[in-house]
Amino acid sequence: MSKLGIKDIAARSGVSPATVSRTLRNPELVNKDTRKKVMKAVRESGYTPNRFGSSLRTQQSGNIVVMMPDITNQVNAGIIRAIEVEAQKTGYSVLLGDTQGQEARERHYAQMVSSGQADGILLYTHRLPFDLDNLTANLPPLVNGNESIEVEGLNKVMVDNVQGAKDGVNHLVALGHRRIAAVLGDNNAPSNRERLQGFQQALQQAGIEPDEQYLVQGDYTTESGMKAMEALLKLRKRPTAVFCFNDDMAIGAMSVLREYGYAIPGDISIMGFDDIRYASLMNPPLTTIHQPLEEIGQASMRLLLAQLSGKNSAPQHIQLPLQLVVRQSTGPAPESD
Amino acid sequence: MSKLGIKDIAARSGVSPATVSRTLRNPELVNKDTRKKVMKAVRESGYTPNRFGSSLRTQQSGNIVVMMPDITNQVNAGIIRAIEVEAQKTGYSVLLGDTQGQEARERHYAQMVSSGQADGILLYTHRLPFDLDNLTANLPPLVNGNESIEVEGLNKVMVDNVQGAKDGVNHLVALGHRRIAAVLGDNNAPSNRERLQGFQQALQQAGIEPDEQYLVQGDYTTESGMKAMEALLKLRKRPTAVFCFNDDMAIGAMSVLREYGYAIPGDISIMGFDDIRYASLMNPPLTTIHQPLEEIGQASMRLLLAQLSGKNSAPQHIQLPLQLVVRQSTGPAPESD
DNA sequence: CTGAAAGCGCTTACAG
DNA sequence: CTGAAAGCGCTTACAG
Repeated sequence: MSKLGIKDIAARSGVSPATVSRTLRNPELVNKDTRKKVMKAVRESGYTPNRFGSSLRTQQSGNIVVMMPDITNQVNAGIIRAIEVEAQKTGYSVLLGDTQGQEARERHYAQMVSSGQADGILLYTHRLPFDLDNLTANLPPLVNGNESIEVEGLNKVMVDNVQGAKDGVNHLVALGHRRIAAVLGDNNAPSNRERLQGFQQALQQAGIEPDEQYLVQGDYTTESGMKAMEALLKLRKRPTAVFCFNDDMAIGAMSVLREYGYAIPGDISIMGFDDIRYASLMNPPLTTIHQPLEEIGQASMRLLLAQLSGKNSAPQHIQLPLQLVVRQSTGPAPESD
Repeated sequence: MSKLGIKDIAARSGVSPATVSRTLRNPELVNKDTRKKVMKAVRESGYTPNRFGSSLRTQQSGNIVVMMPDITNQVNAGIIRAIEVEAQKTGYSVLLGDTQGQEARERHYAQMVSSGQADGILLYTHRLPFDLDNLTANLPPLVNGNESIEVEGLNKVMVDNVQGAKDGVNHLVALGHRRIAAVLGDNNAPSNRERLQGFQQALQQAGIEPDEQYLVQGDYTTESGMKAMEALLKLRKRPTAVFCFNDDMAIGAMSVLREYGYAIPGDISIMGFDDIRYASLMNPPLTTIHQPLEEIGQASMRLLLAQLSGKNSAPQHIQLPLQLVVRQSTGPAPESD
């Protein structure tokens, strides 16, 4: 049998193609008996409307594209899974845009909207994938998530990184730590700057003098966490606590401490950020800041859906709370020195 | 400006739409000068061909759909990332089909091919998402990866689970272990059955009597690994080594051992399967069987591409090797008993 | 409530 | 090498 078309269903049920189309898309416009006849033919034949035809006509693809720097990252994976659930509920499909931090890839995926392959973009990278020219005027339907881009008029779903970092520091301070180091994430990431800001504010509020040597640059990878920890161990006055700006770096740092025979938290407390799935399974379980991945994905998708359905309200900015999760990788500051 | 179409470019460059189309798709059919004129107009105007038009005409979407039970799983995430890289090279885009093990979702994503939304399927679930009727006759372009489905004529990309499990057991036997337990994965997963098969074969070859109490059912989740480990600890004759059929369960098992104060590998050796990104960062680093995720993704996509380009050869079955990675979670069997 | 007709934006077989 | 024309499969404004 050749591919079934709307005309075949029309013939089978003795109505016009127009009526078949209406039955499928706007059943309330069709007489109940007619509807039944058509639905019967559809069911019996196993007809599925061809997407190309309807897309060409309606100029809607029913797809959205999710742009993320790395899908194998647990945070991103958790978010995209929530997006997919929400998308499916409303009949949308999700195109995967793993950008690997490459601008060419970002542009490639952004193109999908102009070519009609996607109706909107969920953007979790830290820059817009368009030429900046007269862009702000006619942005495609887009929601910026996690990494806040400094452009007017963007819909955003963010997380309170400043407060999250403060909560982390306050926890360490309450445990008696004064020599608190930070392992920073990717320098280009707004999330990193926000976490640093919260970190510094909390230290100041605790009356702790900022100390440059306790700020080590990382890039959110486990490897960078390992390197940073090694650098910190070489310091004459070692920190008693290390706040890594994500869990991957914290896990890297912990593996270095284990290798050198330091006790966690006996000698050094370690704190992460994200609460990835493996954080609670570390040895010791990692104290960290929990990210509401499901809520981020869900809120992003809903905001995009609102735009796609033409609600042209002012850009929204949703900010979700983070939560400190205390486990065993942090403890009282050692009394020694 | 309204949306740019092929007619606009035709007008701008003084040729027919047909020639614009040829220039973009089959430039070798077009005179060099004409080509230049057209490309200039395309460049200056920023024209991107509308996908709906070409798709309707060619009956190709340029998308493929990847069906996986859980995208947040490190193994799946690694595979889909490799798929995406390979797809992009050839101009294909990847639709995400996170099935969550639900048959309704599997069918939904399978539908994409009949509706034209996708040209082919990469299937990493353990069953076909179609009615079995007269199906085998006209299967859509499809590659079955990782979880081998028992249906004639499927293209497959698999991993040698039997040999992988054997290598694992042999390593433990070489360390002097005789009481070797297994924590099994999802009962429905062919991968689990294959690993069990290799496990049992290797025990037999080592002359070790099979012991039912050392076979504990899990389901590939960390939680199931924890439960299984607790059950094993209650045994009168505890095993000296536990082979978990994936890393997640091994990580769960390790966290239970830590909680109860057992030394790894001093008291009990733990072995995983997969070599996820965090395996080497565990405390102690996990001995496991490495999966070539990139190769799996790449081979799958290439096989699908071959089908899509009409090479109608006999179904191929690619089997990739696994590799034992010895780290510190396994050691000599304790001499005590 | 239903049908006939136009048209969405391309591509390609055909003719020249 | 190029153009005119048909047509891919739908949807919807219009008319009845």
